[in-house]
This record gives sequence, C-alpha cells and structure tokens, in this order.
Amino acid sequence: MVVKIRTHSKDRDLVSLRRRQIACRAAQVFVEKGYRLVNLRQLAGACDMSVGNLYNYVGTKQDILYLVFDYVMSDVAEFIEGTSPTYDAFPATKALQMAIDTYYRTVDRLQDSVVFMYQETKELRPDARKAVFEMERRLSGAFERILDRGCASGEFKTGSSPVIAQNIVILGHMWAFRRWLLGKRYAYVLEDYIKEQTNFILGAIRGGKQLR
Amino acid sequence: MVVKIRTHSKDRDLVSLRRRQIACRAAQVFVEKGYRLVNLRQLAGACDMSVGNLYNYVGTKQDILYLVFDYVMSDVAEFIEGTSPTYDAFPATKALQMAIDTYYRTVDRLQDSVVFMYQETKELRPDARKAVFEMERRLSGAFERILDRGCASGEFKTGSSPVIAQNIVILGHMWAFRRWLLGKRYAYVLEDYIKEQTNFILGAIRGGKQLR
Amino acid sequence: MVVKIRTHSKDRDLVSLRRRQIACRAAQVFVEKGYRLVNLRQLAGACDMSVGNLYNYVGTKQDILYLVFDYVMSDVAEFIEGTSPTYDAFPATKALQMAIDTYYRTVDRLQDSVVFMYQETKELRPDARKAVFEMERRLSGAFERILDRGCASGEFKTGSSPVIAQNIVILGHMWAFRRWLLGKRYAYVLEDYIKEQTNFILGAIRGGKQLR
Amino acid sequence: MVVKIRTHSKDRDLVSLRRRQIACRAAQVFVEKGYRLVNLRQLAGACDMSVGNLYNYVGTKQDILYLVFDYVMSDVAEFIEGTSPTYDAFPATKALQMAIDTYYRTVDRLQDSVVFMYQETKELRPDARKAVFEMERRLSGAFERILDRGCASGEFKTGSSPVIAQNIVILGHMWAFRRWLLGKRYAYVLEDYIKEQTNFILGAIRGGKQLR
DNA sequence: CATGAATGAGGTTTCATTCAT
DNA sequence: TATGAATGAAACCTCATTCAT
Repeated sequence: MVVKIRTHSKDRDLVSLRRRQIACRAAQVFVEKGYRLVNLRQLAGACDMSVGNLYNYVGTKQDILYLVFDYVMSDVAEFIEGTSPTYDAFPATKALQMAIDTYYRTVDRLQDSVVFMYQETKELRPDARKAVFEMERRLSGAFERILDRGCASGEFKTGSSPVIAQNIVILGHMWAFRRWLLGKRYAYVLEDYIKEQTNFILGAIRGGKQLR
Repeated sequence: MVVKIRTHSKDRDLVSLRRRQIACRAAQVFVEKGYRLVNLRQLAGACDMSVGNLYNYVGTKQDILYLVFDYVMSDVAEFIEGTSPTYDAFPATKALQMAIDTYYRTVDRLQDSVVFMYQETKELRPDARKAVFEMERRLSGAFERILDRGCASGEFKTGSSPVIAQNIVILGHMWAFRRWLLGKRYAYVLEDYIKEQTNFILGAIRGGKQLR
Repeated sequence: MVVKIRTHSKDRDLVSLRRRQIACRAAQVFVEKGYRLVNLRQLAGACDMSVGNLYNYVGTKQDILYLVFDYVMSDVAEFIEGTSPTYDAFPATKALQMAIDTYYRTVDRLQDSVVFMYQETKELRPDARKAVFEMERRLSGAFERILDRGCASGEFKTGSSPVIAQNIVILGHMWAFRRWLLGKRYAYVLEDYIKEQTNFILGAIRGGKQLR
Repeated sequence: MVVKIRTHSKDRDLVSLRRRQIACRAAQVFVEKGYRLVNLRQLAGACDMSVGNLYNYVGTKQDILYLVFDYVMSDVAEFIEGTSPTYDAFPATKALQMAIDTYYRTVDRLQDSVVFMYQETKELRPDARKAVFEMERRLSGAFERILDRGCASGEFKTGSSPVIAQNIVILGHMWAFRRWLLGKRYAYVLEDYIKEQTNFILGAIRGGKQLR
C-alpha cells in the first residue's frame, strides 16, 4: 500500500530527508497536543522550517499526519520484520513469550504514539487509513504465525488464532492506554504487566499451565 | 464525581430536561461525524433549538461533549448497577459468562459510541475526563468482583484480578473497534466472538478447562 | 436563469436586504480596485459588516462578485424592461435614436461598471457567467426588435440584425472603454459621441441618409 | 514608449533572447489560464527555465505580463507597419475593405489573445498600460488614414474619422469576444462576419451603397 | 425563555520573491 | 549563469460564542 503525497521538489533524497524531519518533529507535537490543536505555524516551528517550505514536501496537513503514522508504524514494522523471523528457531511457547515481551516493550517505548494513533486514525484520508490497517494486520499476523506453529506442534490449543493474535496485540496497546487514562496515578510496573499478561495469554491457550 | 456546567436558567427541571434533549440528539451527530466536525449550528439544529438557547443550558461546546459522554455512559452504568447484583446468585463461572455476554452485547449495541469515546475522550476537560475514567473503573470493578468471588471459591486462579477485569472490558471494546477499523470487510458474527473470547478468558483463569 | 447562493439565514427579507447592501458597497470597491485586489477584510469593511457576517449571506467571494454583476445588470435590465416598450409607439428610426440615446447615457452613468464587467466576467462561476450572457442577449434583443420593425416598415435595410444589434450595444460599451483607456486625456463629450454613433449606425442601415 | 524592466544580466543579447523565449511561452499559459491563475513555478516550467533564472531577466511577475502584451502586440504592429502602406496604392474603398479583411483575420488568429488583453490590461503597471494604449492608437490610426484619404477623394463621408476608425477596430475585437462569450454555441462563420461588418461600415460612410 | 444575526480571531494554504549553492 | 529550496505575508473561510430583540 502506497500513499501518494504531493511534493514540489524533484530531489528524491531531499524529499525523504525533509519528510523524515517533518515526521519526527511533528510526531512530538501531535502526540503532545493532538492533531487538531496544532496549527501549521507551530508545526513548521517544530520542524525548523517555514510554513511555506513545509508545503514543498507535503500537500496538506493531513499528509503530515500520515507521515507521523508512517514514522511510528515503521518502528512497529521493524519489530515485525526484524525480530519476528528469529523466533522460528524457538519452540512456539518460548517464541510467543519472547514476541510478547519485545512487542510490549515496543508499545511501552511508543506509548504516547499508540494512544495518539487510536485517537487520530479517524483524521486520516481513507487511503492512508487503509495503509494503517494493513500494518495492524501484519502485526497481528506475526503473532498468528507463532500461534499456528504452536497449534501444529501441539503446544497450543486455540480457537480462532486470528482473534487470539488480535487479543495479544490489543492487550499490548492497553498498557499504553492505562498509563494515558490514569496518568501518574498508574503505578503498575511494565515487567509485572508483561508477566501478568503473558500468563493470561499462555494460560488461555496452553490448557492452563502457567509459567512458573 | 460531578462536572459543573454553567447554565443561564434557574429552573432546575427545565435545565435537566433540555440537557437530556441535547445529550440525546448531540450523541447522534457527534458519533456520526466526530466532535470537531460538528459545529454549533448543526448541533442546535439536531437538538431542535436555536444556538442561543443551547447556550442557556451549557457553557461551552465541550460541555455538550461531556453531556454526550454522560448519556452514553449512563447506559453502561445501567448495565453495571442493574444487572451486576443479580449475578451474585450464580457460581462465579456462570456469572462471569453471563456478565461477559451481557456486556459484549451492550458494546455491540453501542459500538459507534464506544469507538467515539476512545477517540474523543481527549477533547474533554480534565475534570470531565476524570469522570469518564471513574465510570470505566466502576465497570471493570464489576468484573473484578466476580473474579474475586471465583478466586475465593476456588473456581478461578487469577494473577492480578484488576488487570484481568480490564482485559475483559477491553476485549469487549475490541469488538467495536474491529468493526470500525475493518468496515464492511469485517464478517465476524457477534455470537462467535463472544464464545471465542469467553473461552479465551475462562481458559486463562480456570486452568485451561474450556467451555464445552 | 437563477444563480443559487448559499445563506445561513432563513429570513428572506433580511437576506435580500443584506445582499443589496453587499452588492452596492462591494460594487464600489471592486470597480475601483479590481476583484482580486480586494480582500475580504476590505470588503467587509466597505459593507459595514464583519467578515463572518458577510458569510452569512454569501457562500464565497465569487458569490459577492455575482451579486455585484447582478446589481449592475439590474440597472441595465431596467433600461430594457422599463423603456423599451414605450418605443413601440414611434417609427423605428425615431425609436432607435431614442433607444441608443437612453442606452448610451446608461453606459455613461455606469461606465466604470461596464469596464469592470468586461474585465471580471472571467472570474465568475460558469452558471453565473451564463446569467450574464443571458442579460447581454436580452439587451441586444431589445435593439434587434426595433431593427426588425424598421426592416418590416421599409425604414431600414440591414443584413443580419442580430449582428447589428450587437454592434449598437458594443459601440455603447466603447464609450466606457475609451474613457477608461484614455483617462483624463479623453476630452470627448458624450452628446457628440451619441450623435456621431447614431449617425454612423443609421447611415449604415438607412441607406446612407444621415440625421440632419 | 519604452518600459524598463530590471535585469541581472549584462549580456544584452542573452537578455533579449531569454525575454523572447519567456514572452512566447508565457503568452500561451497566460492566455489559457489567466494572469492570476498562473504561478511562477508553472511559468518557469513553461519557459523551460528555473524560477530563479526567470528573475534574472525580469523584475516582477507583472514584467512578464508586459512582455506577453508586447509579444502579442508586435503581431498587430506587423499588420500595421507591414501591410498598411501597401493599401495606399488602392482607392480608399478598396483599401478599407482590404484592411478590414486583413485585420479581422488577424483578430481571428489571435482571438484568445485579444480577449486576454481586454481582461488583463488592468494588471499592467501604468507605464506599461500606456504603451498598450499607444499601440492601440497606432492601430486605429492606420484605419484613420484610409478614412481620411477616402474623405479627401470624396469616396467617404464620415463624421469624426477617429471615432469611426475606433469603431472599425472595436468591431473586429467583438469577433473575438463573441466567440469567448458564447463558446461553442457561437456558430457564425468568419467570412460572413467580415462581409456583414464591411457592409455595415461602408454603408455608414459611403452614403449607403453596399458591396455587391 | 428563545432566537439567530453578528463578531473576529484563527485556521490552512498559496505564491511572488530571494539567495545560497 | 542557473537552480530550486526557502521565506513569510496574506489570502479566503469557519466557527464558538455573545447579545439585542
């Protein structure tokens, strides 16, 4: 899925350089204040550019939003492409534990962005939204593959592994949400959360044998 | 938690009558188009009022948003207060099944509103946001009580029951989200989803014994 | 031909009152400085309104331009509807003289507007442009009827009376153009111009017999 | 009349080479889309130059407009200087017929430009505008000379020949205008139009004797 | 109490022009 | 000489809120 964004420059390298710059800086302000509350002057300021120049690399404000989504998602994509294959060397149970651990830590690192994406996906153009869904799908697909492997090896017994894969992803997002919802009052520790949820998930699919 | 909303009228009854009217009508348009995309002319029109009169019962546009949240949440509150006590008569496992079933059907009925609340909570004033959190807390509290009862009776073996209660709630919301995300492409049936997730949850907390 | 213009008010009378106000004041600034060079702040100022209120009665800046065209053309329409029928009582030659005289004086009165319309018609939306053409057509139609009557009575001998009617109209506009083109340097007197052109036109269609 | 245009280059030949290039290409886009609707990126693209380089040969966007006027008018000037003298060999009536024929065909060829000039003259700086007027004056002067010759020889009997010369010019422009105004609906043929108008004009100044 | 006309700040986007390379 | 990235002022339009009626 490719989302076309208008540019006035023909220098490919410069375009991607500037877009990275925009995505990275805009991510901060968007996440902090929300898409609608950031105006283009602020955005340009955050990007160390003039408003006019911003529009050399982007067609609309919405495009900037997409760049931010893309930027955040690329981090997630890295998780999928980078680490996912290495799990194949391990038994499914171990692999799933590792994948959950890694993914939930990724969510922790990107927690503000995760919440942001839940809240602002609706602002995207349909095609950009579709691209986001696709990424989401690939993410849960990575978990699904491990689940399926576990089912094949007899380690797991799942009902619908797409649903369970989704559950795993969503329960990761929940970590980000709880912090956002509860703010400072939320005193839970990531390590505990991961352990808790790993147990919950494995319990559900392994016939109740918990981690020791 | 009470959120104060300015009014120009002193007739208490009229105020709450009009506010109910506003909440109910505004809910529809907000949910349909999103908070930012609805302006006060449209809002007033939907409420069968003039803009000026709207401002007799409400101080700002945000207040209307809160009224809508309150209105939607009252539906959820009903679920909690109305049905929750009746579960005490059943064994925890049965009670949890029933609660999940009822709640997930509530989510299904309110699916647009659920998504809406995820997306627009950030628009609320801090105090209004707090009120939303509180309701959320009471909701998961209802599940938590059943879980605790099950642990006490030996039916369940959970780690942190607050986390698991949250999981149950969130996995319900996920139903709404998937439909929104996937639109028409989402062909899953509610009955199946409930069964699947009930199995998943019970599996995790009952030592793996699934529903028959 | 009716050109629809968006309004936020439902009070028909107020809408037409304000639109008259807008047309009248906007005409002055537009004619003076040109459509593109007048911004909405200036426009609103000239109309003794706020920008926001202006947009209660109008959908776009273009709409204001059309209001101005309509306003100017209504003056011309008056010429056509008001005076045209009275000419039927006179022989065609006399009638044509009178019509030219009246019309050219109208052009003189509206000279800036006439030039303005030539220059800014292109800025109108297609449907509004069509409405202008129609008015133009009705105008030359008024002359055409006199010409046809004269041909029937043997007073005139024209080739294509639509073309000649057009000529009459255009040569009237030329009066406005010359003043605009030549500015103060243009020292010609309207009376002379009318006489000159009347002779020119009658000469062409009466077999050369000039006015005395 | 000379209009000064700033340049950053000192190479006279290059300057005029580039300016010709600019005028020729810009003419096309200006005529097609209108002065205001063409921006400098488009203009530079059409001229096969970079924006920056454009500004080496021109001081402002207006200057480019003037170059275009100058370019179009040079075509008209050619008509005047090139063909006008040859008419002296013919009797005034014949000369006038020939001049009208040639000029109206020129207008037909340049019809878009003619309309363009009516609409955009106002965008020129005063001194550039004056240059345009002067050219206009020379054009009608060419017809005026023929008229005067005809009056002297007794072929014509005109009132004010400057006015009549203007009429001839304007009625030529009208051909271009009608096509623009009426678009595809205008089905008149140039040959007929020329014949019609020639008759009209000669009729007016020859005492009604029409062409055979 | 009810109306909706009026306000004006603020939003996004465009574009003529400059200037470092 | 030639390039095109960068600038930032200014354009049109929207909308939450007020207030005279």
